[in-house]
Amino acid sequence: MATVLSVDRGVPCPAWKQVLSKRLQKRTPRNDRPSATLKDVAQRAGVSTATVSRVLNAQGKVNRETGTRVAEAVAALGYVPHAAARALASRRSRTIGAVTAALDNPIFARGIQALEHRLELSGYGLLVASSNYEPERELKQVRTMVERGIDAIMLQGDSHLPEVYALLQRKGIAYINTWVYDAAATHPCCGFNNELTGHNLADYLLDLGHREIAMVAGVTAGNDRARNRIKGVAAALRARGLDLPPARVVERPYSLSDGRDGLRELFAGPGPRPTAVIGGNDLLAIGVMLEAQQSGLTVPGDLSVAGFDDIELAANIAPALTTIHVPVEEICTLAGDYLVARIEGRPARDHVALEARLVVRQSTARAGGRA
Amino acid sequence: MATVLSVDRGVPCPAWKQVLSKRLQKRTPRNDRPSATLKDVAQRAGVSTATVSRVLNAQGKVNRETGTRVAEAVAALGYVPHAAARALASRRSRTIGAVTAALDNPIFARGIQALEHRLELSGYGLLVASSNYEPERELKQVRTMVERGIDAIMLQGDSHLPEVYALLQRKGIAYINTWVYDAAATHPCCGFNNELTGHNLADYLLDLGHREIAMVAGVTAGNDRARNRIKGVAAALRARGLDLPPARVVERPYSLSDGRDGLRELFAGPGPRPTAVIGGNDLLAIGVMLEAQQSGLTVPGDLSVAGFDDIELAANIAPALTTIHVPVEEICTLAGDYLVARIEGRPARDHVALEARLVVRQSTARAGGRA
DNA sequence: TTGTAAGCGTTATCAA
DNA sequence: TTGATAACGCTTACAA
Repeated sequence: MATVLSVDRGVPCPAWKQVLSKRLQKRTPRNDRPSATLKDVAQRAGVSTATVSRVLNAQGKVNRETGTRVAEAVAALGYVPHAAARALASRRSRTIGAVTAALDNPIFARGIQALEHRLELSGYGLLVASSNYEPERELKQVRTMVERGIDAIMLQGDSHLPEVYALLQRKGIAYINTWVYDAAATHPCCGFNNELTGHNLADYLLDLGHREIAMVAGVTAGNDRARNRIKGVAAALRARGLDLPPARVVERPYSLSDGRDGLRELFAGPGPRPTAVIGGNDLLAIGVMLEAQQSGLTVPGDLSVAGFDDIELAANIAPALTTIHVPVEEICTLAGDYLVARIEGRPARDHVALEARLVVRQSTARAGGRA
Repeated sequence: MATVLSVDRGVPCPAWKQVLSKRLQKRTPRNDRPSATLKDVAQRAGVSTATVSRVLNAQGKVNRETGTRVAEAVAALGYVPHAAARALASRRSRTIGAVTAALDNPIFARGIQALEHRLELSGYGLLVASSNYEPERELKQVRTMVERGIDAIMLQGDSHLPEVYALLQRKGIAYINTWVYDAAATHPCCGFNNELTGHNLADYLLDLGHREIAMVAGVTAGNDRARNRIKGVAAALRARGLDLPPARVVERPYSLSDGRDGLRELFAGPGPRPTAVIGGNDLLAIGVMLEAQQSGLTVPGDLSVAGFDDIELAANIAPALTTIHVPVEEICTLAGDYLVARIEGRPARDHVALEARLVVRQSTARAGGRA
């Protein structure tokens, strides 16, 4: 085993420990050498543990010279604070949770990464879990995180099981819903209005003259964002006297092959073929585009395609995808700001609106025209 | 503030707490109602805390009836164990760390997700951080995680700062290097042989008659996988009497636009244009492909392109990308198995080899032929 | 500015 | 099968 190590202690074993042979014997099996504790540091620096703690937590109120001595002892012993002990005593774990629907969607991964960077700055760790859009699973994960003592948590969307909100509130744990914005929401949120965004995208296609518009949407069960995007698109059509019949909306999980599959199903449906298809996110939209192209259609000549998110691929694929640019990094960084502020007792705005604007590229064109 | 809550306790305040007014006053500011503790549960069930602990940890050795009474008390109080206290007493946090180079590369995100699922099964939480391929940053993150009391950690690659290994070993924390396999490695690992894989991919192109082979590789600084893939490609060329001159290897971070950019630089280089380009991963390869296509070349007619990883896009884009299929989910799940086994004192193989095989698709063709 | 000591909520040893 | 009770390593009044 590569982790077997020598038991060189570097410092003499404190006398008070030498008599406690029993205690030493029951030490954790794989951890031969007990790590230095605050007490060891205090002893070596010739001060009390309280003083060491003060130095370590930069509470001021310490003599510069004392501080130096403590710092030296810390370095000499290779002292590493014990987070669990610290959490127990301070009732604060310096850990924040994030439950995301999926990690393998690059847009979410970028968000988590942004959050992690934000938290790193303030010295917080990030505990993650992915719920796969299953509310029950999300609840279980939130529960586990609460048990783990997270100080705050970032959630996606706002349709969580009531138990999630109840638990968080009962425990006094700060939380924030991301990817959604609703000025009237009862819960803190940071994001944009998905319905409005869907509306805008549909309006743009309508303005291009499209009348046969269809969607390969995300699976709406347990996913308010997917639901609201559809709602917005439907509203835009309705405002122009058009309809978005069920056969024009197929739901699929979020992946390229689901997008391809979705287009096939749309094309197999009744009535005239759609001239424009909106993907519930960029992955679906690009899947739609690839399927169309590979079955001999041109985009946007024969079919206009648009998505949501603006992942890197959207701008790079040919034709470049018209989509809604979602500022994930901002959303998650601001969510981090909010949570840290709440934990540290500072005031924070609990409804933050960001803009998700339309980015017109080459995958959409006037209806009827071939490009 | 949405988190203000009622202070209904559900159970009468135990007598021993009523005198401790001071203590109650200094409770955490945002957490009005102190959560039920083991002691509360014990009191309510009319047993000792030790017994409750035994029931909760399913250690057997408890009367069925006692167990039921405890379970009832737990439910009635909505008791949630306090992880920090548990960790302090048991010297085990039930949390595992993972530091990944980047989360926004879907292949890594899939790995983290697989690891998380594996750990969820065994009741472990996952703490993540992304190092952006910076060794110093990785060290800092490992340190932070160690302070947070992780029981084990998953790393990527095997070229870590010596301090990383030293710290982990000193603390007796189990770790494993993933994405790499070397039977002779001094550290536990789970993955495949990156050099061999590069060699195989180059061999395949050579067999197709390509002689002008170039690479848009990952940035090799702090990235042993990138280095070894290049090494393998160079070795394969050398074995056929060919050379891989510096001008034929450009290094780029891992993204689509870096791939595009890399191809431009290769084409600007001296000597004959390459007829085949290997991307350091699929993102780079697809970037190369998109750039080639958008500048009027056909793939694979004018240029063969191949990558590493086999992300979902590789199979779906046109032409579908020839690549090395990397079994990330398996790698990370097995890494999880290993870490959990080590933590729980069970034996585990600490060098696990997986196969990363070539998947031939449509982006590669014989040299000289137009498809 | 520093020290003393009482917790924090568990686990685990030992005795009953 | 259970109960007392001593850790676990740190923070934080309060006192000096």
